[in-house]
Amino acid sequence: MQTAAASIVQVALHAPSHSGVGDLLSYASPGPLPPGTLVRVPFGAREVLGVVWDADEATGELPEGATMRPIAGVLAGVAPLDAPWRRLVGFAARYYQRALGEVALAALPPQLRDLDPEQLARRLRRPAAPAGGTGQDMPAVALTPEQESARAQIAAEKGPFVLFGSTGSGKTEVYLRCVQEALDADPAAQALVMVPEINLTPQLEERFVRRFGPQAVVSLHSGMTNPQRLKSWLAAHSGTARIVLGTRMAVFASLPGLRLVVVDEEHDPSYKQQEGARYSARDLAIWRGREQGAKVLLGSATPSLESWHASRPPTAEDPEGGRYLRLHMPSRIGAGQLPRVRRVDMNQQPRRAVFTAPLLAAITERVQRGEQCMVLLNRRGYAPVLHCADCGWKSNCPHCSAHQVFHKTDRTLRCHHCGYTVRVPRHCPTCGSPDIQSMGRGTEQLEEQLAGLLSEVLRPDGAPARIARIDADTTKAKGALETQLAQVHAGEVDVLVGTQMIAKGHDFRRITLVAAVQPDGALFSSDFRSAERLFALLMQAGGRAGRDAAYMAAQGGAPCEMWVQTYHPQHAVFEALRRHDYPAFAAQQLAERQEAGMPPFAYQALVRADARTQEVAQAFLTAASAAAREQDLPGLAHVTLYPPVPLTIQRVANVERAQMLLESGSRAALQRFLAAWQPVLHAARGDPAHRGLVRWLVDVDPLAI
DNA sequence: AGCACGCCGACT
DNA sequence: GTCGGCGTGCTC
Repeated sequence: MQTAAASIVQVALHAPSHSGVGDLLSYASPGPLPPGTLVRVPFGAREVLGVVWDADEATGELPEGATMRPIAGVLAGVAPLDAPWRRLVGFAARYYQRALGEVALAALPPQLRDLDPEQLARRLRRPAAPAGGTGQDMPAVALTPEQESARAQIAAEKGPFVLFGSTGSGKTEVYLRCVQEALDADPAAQALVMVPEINLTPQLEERFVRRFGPQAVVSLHSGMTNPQRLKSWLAAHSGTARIVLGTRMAVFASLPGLRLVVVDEEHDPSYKQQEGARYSARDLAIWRGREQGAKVLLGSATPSLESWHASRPPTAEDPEGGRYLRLHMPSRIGAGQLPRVRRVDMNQQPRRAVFTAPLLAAITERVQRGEQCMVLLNRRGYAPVLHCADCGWKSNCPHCSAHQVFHKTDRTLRCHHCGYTVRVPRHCPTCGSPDIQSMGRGTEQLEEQLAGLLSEVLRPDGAPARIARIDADTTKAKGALETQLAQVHAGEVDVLVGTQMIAKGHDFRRITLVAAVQPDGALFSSDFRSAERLFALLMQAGGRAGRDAAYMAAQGGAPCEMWVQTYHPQHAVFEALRRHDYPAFAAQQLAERQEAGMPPFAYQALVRADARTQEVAQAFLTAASAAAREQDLPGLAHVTLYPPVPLTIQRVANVERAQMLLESGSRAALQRFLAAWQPVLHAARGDPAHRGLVRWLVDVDPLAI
């Protein structure tokens, strides 16, 4: 028997904005339900998870013909999501131009969607770990004067803070101390600490657990199983967990007691989600902190130019300064010196040299002394392309406008964009010539060449030099990265070859030489942020060297080195790198950006269209911008719409891709325009002229254009 | 997004 | 004759 509906509730559920369904749907409920309540509701033929939303945001009446159905049930035992969480989700959906329900449901642990109320109740009945219990409470180490000064300012000021600390300056200890103080101040307080990559969570977790005990700390990242994620999420939501460690997704964790957010390596591009709602976890952290009254601490040795600019100190011409407070920690702890930077001018070297003679000599010497070296090349595989010496055939991917990469280890040609894989041909597929050659080099080839070049080189113990490679290919298997890292730590490896994966965060104590063999590619790429990224990567990589001052001293104090092989040794990036002078580099880059009217002095959005043909993709974008001009949409006067262009990799998996850049000096104007434009884009999609359009998407504050 | 309904090729 | 391909269309 149906009871008469006593209440109507507005529910957010997972339906993307282009599905024609409004942001909130109305359901009948036997009684009123507070906003934030998790409910199961019938939706078409199925039953889905939804979140009761604030009624004042209701989109209005039901469209005629639609009948209101009753909710199927309430997820009892899970407290309603609080208002700050709902505001965060609402803001993210609006700002990044996505449906509210899509963002809300993506922010919840997946298992919450799959479990029915009984299963969930059973899960909740499992006794939760006792609250608080700061476990073994490792005594906090004494702070250096720099760390102490940072700590004191964070305690005294409102923030947000940019903790500008060189690699090895002890930023993590400052994080630990700030978390400690936040938690001590209030028994319900919680802290969120984010890192860019899953790989970096275990070592961070270990440190936090040692300090705060295992009950206080949970992790939240996509590498966890669904049950683990649910458990961590519930612990954070209920307040049992005082500290949440995680990757960008953790910014959406329900943290009712949030008092502090730490974003470590805040410049890292991984904080920007690259699919679905393309949010920046760093930017959302700032927003969330302000809304929820939590302090926000952004840490980096090479802050993003956005954060650097936002934290500029007041000057005579600029008495306001930035909105953030910048804190400096320039010294490396333990007096470990920053590496000396050696540039090898490739113009003076024999052509085609991969390892130039001076670099090879330096590596040899280090290995003979029992030290470790790290060689960086941002390209997986053996060679980026094969080609036929007779007819000019190249290993193009049949589905993408990209080359298939030669992987020698398993004798395959693999497209890194669509995954299409074939066996390496013995003869040219076009002319039959056996004379197939590889062009360029990847990490596999470096590993092989080094093995040859160092075959006569012996370690102090008389054993031959050992070379290892770490990249996405060698670490695919679960636990493979940990195993490989352990081998490096144990000193079983003398030279480590790898992609940028090895440059990030890992503490290799005995590495005394880091080499970037071919970094020039990033210098002249069309992306205006490439110099910034290269600088950050090289600084970070250089920071791997010589972290263990005691060990270094025992070795007789040979200075650590960072080697760069380049055809442009005078380039500003390398000049600044040589002096370890991030502020100078940032000042020069910011001057260029301001001159050119680029971020952080302007705000951008990209609209991308994917279609069967490039013409359709571009026509869709052209039509949408024409419609925007015709209708003179709000904000348009302050927004520049650039013409559509093909993406750098124009075709992927047989889909043609085009994009259009939008730029404005006013973030608000850009936002207003995008919001008004959304329905126009929807409408343009239905136009028969755009048959063949696969999808379109908006990327607000894109990282690469 | 799911999931239904709906109309055309190679198999028990 | 059916199983199944994925093209449109709907979901309070």
